[in-house]
Amino acid sequence: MDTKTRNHLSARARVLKALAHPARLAAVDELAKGERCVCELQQIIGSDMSTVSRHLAILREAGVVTDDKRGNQVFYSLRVPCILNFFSCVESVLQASAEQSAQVLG
Amino acid sequence: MDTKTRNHLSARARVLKALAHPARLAAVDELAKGERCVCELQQIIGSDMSTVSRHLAILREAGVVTDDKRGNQVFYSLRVPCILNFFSCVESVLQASAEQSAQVLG
DNA sequence: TTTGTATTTGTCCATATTGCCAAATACACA
DNA sequence: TGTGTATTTGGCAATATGGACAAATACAAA
Repeated sequence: MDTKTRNHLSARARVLKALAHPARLAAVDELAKGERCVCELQQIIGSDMSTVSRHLAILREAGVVTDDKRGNQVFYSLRVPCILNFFSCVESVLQASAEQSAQVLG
Repeated sequence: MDTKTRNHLSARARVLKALAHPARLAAVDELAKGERCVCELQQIIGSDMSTVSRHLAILREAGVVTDDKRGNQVFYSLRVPCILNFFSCVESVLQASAEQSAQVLG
């Protein structure tokens, strides 16, 4: 594997890693409905405000969301719309797993 | 957020987490071309055989790949084909990031 | 059965992630 | 300027992850 390929895989992995957390997925789901401030996202996620802020920073650094400071609030929004249909395949994986489990059990 | 939603997010996160590693992405890329034994994947990934085996176990447990033991070899293959086009959005994230960096720099 | 090859598992260590509290910062408004 | 609200950052402890080596396991072939 050459260096270019390696770097590309690392870049892809970074994006996936940023998404690979329940709290961050919850944030993305909510942001799919539109721009939200940190306090709104905190209510949904339910963790400490500082924890939510850190999760959002991870999504921002990965390029998944952008932030916009207005007044004393910071509004986050999805930067890449396709992130949404993007999950349909993850669902397929889950569904295939469920079917297999059902087979094993049944 | 109710328990059902929470569980669903965790399940999605598990799949993404399984994919969120350069070595495992390399394996998925290679498996996109067809079934491969562990030793073939090891040559591409370049880590210790035991490390590769562990990565494959993670993908298997997440439902991304299946394994088939034939003779004294184990052949892995993609279980859910859509995993592939699935990455086009990750690419969009990367491209958007690159454009933004270019703007900042330029 | 013995030998060799392919793969997995046990163990250990280094590093990364997560989450909380407390403190710092940013900003609006009085 | 001082006060209150929103958000981020510093620091710490608990837990998870990643990778290597060695040992165990599975199987084929001699």
